[in-house]
Amino acid sequence: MDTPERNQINTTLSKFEDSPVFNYINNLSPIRPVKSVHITQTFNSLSFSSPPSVFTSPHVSSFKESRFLRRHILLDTSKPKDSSEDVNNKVYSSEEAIADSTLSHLNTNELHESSDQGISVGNGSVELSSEHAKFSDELPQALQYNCGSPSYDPPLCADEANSLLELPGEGVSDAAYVPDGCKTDSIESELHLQGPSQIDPKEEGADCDWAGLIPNAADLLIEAEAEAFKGLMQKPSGSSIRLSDFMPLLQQSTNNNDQKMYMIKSVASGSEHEIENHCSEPVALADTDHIQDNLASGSLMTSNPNEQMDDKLVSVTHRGIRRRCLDFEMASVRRKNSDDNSKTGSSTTQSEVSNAANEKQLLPTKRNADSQRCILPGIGLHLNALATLKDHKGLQNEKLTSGRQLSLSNSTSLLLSTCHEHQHLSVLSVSISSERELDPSDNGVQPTEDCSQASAYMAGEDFNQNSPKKKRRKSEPAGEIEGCKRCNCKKSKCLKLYCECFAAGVYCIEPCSCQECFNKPIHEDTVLQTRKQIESRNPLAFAPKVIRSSESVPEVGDDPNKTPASARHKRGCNCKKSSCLKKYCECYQGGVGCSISCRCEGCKNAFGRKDGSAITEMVEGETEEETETSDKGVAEKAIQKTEIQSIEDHPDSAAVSTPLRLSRPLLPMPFSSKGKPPRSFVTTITGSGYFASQKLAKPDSLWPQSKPFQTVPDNEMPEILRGDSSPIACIKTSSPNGKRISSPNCEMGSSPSRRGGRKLILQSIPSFPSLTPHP
DNA sequence: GAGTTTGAAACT
DNA sequence: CAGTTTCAAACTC
Repeated sequence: MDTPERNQINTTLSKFEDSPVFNYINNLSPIRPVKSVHITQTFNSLSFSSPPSVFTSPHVSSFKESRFLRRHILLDTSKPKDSSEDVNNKVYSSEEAIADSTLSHLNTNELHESSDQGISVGNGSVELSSEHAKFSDELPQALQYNCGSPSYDPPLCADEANSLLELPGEGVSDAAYVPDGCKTDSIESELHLQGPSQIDPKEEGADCDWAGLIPNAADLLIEAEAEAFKGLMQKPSGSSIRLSDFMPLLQQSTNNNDQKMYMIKSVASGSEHEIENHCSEPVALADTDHIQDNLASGSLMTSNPNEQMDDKLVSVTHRGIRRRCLDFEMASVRRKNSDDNSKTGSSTTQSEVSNAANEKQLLPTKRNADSQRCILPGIGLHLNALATLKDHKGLQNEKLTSGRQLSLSNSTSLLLSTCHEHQHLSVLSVSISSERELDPSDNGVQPTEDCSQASAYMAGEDFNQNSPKKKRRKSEPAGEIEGCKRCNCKKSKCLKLYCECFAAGVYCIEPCSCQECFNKPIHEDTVLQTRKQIESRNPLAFAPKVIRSSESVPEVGDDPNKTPASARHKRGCNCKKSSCLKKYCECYQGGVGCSISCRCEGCKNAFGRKDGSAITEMVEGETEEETETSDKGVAEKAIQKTEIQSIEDHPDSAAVSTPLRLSRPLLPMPFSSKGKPPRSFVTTITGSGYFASQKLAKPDSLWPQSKPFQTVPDNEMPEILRGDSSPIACIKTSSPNGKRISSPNCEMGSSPSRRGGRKLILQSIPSFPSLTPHP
C-alpha cells in the first residue's frame, strides 16, 4: 500500500482549494461547507483513527491528515514535523497556511524531503515544511486542539465522526470512509478554506519547493515540467509526487505566462488524469503505472474537458481535477462500498456456495466465513432451525444415545440427504442474506438479534450446532464430549436451569429428548422472558458455572481477591455423598477443584479440594486449577494427601493429575465413560476474551494459567465476571439485561474452533441473553 | 432401557 | 437463610 497516490490527491486537493474555481464551485455546491466543523471532524476523526491509519495505510491517513493539518495550521502555525505522511498533510496545511497567509516560510529542504518521500506537495506543500513538521507533531495534538482550542469550530458532527471512526482503516480510501454526503461536504469545506486564498503569491513561493527543481523563470518552468515529466515517467511509485509537482508548476505558469500555461495545462491535464486515477483508485496500487502510461501516451493532455486556455485554466484544471477527485472519491467510495458489498456478498455467497457445494463441510466453510460476519451466525441459527427440522423429517431417529458421533454423522447425513434440499436452501438463503429468516424452520428464531445475537448465539450454535455439532462430534473422538448439549427434560419444558440446554443458553435441538420443549426459536419470546425472570433472581444464573482464566489474562491484576487458581466453580458444590468424585459434583464436572465456597462433604475432588490439597492438579505446567486451594487453605474437609495420591495413581487420576489439562482430557476422562461432557459450563478468560463453554472440553490454552481463580465465593464470581475483563463483562452485561453484549471478543473470542459444540458458544452467556430481543 | 442416586434448582 | 420439593443428569444394573 503506497501512500503516494493519496498524497497526490491531497496535493491536488490543496491546489484546488487554492484555485478560485473552488470557491466558485463551493458556492455552487448545495453543500454547506462548514469548514471548521468538517475539519474539526476530520481532525477529530483523524486524531482518533489517524494513528493507526497512518501506519496502516498512508493513503487514508494522508488524506485525513491533510485535513488535519489544515486545521492545525490554522490553529497552530508553528510546529515542525517530519513524517512523510505529515508531508501530505502539509500540503493541505500549507495551503491553508497560505490562505491564511500566516505561514510564509518554505523549506526547500522539506520540499525535497516531501518529494523524496513521494509525497508531492502542491502549491501549499511548497509553503510550509515547518508546518508540516508541526503537523506531524500536531496529529496527536490535534485532539488537544479540538478539546481545548477555542479556535476550533464546534465539535464534529457525530455522523462524520462516526464515519471517520468507522473507517476500516487503511484500506478504505478517504472517500470510502466518509459517507457520501459528508464526504462531499467535507471536501468542499476544505476547498472553501483553501479557496479564498487560491493562488497565493506564497504559493508560488511554494512553488519554490519546486524551485529546487524549477527556477522561477517561466522558461525554467517548462524545463522543470519536462524534468518533472521525466521524473514521473521514471518513477513509477513517485508518479503521484510528480504530479503534484506539476501542479505547482502549473500554478506558476499561470502566474507567469499564458503560453507556459498551456504547457502546464497539458501537463496539468496529465496530472489530472493521474489524479483522477488516483482518486478513482485510491486503493489500487497499480495506478502509478497507469498514470505513467497515460502521461507517456499524452492522453493526459486531452483528457480534461474542463481545461481552458485562460490563465485560469490552471485553476480550472485544478477544479476539474478537484472535482474529479471528489467524484472519483465518491465513486471510489461507492466502488469500495460496492466492492465491499460485493465482497461481502461474494464472500457470503461464496461461503454459502461452498457450503452448498460442500454441505458436509459446512462447518469448515462456516468457520471460514466466520471471520466475515453474521453469516455464520445466520448459519448457526439455521442450524438450530435445522435441528428443529428434525421433527419434520423425523430424522431424529438418531438421537444420540450413546454414539453421538454416529448420530451426528447420521444427522448430518440426514440433513444433507433427507432434508438436504430443504436445508440447502435454507442454508444458502441464510448465508446469502445473512439472515435466517429465509429458513422456514427458523421461523421466529431470534429475529431481533441480527448479527450480534446471531453471532453469539450462532457462534456457539453455529459452529457447534449446525452441522457443527454433528461434525464436531464426528471430529471428536468418540468419547469426547461433544460440545453439544442435549437435554432430556420431561417437566421443565426446558425453560428452567434444570435444562442444560437452557442453562447453557442454547436452544434445544434434535439430539434433545426433551418433552414439551419450549426452548426453541419458535418460542423465543417465552425463552427470553423466562430467561429474564431467572436472571432477575440470579444475574449469574446463566453465567458459566466454572470460570477459568487463561494465563494471558491479567486476571490477578484485575482481581486482587482472586486466588491464582485457574478455575473455580462459580458457587461451589454441595456434594454430600459423591465426595466430589462424580459428575454429580459440578466442580468435578467442570473439571475444577473445589474451593472454599464449596460446601461439600468429604471432598475428594481430584481437581482440587477445598483444603487446597488439590495436589493433583498441579500437573505439568498448567496446573493451577487449584493452586488456589492452598490459598483457601481451608481444610474444612481436609482430605488426606493419600487420597490425592491415590487419585493420581488411578488412571483417571492421571487426568486428575493435570487437572487443567486434564480438564481437557479430564473431562473426557471422567465423562468419557459416557462420552458426555460435563455439564458445567466453563468460562475461560483469555486475554482476548473469555469463553464460557459448557464443556471444558478442549480447554486448549485456556486453562492454564492463570487466573487465580479464586475459589470464588459466590460474590467473587460476579466480580470476576464483571470486573475484570471485558469478557466477563460481556457475560454479565448480557445476562442482566438479557441482552447480549456481544463483545467481539466474546463472540469471536474464542476461536470457535475451540469449542466444537455449540456449548462453547453458548458459554458466552451472552449468547443466550442475546436472544433477548432488546434492541 | 429402566431404575436409582445425586445434587442443583426451585420453591416455601 | 434454611428447609423442602422438584427436577434432570449421572449412575447402576
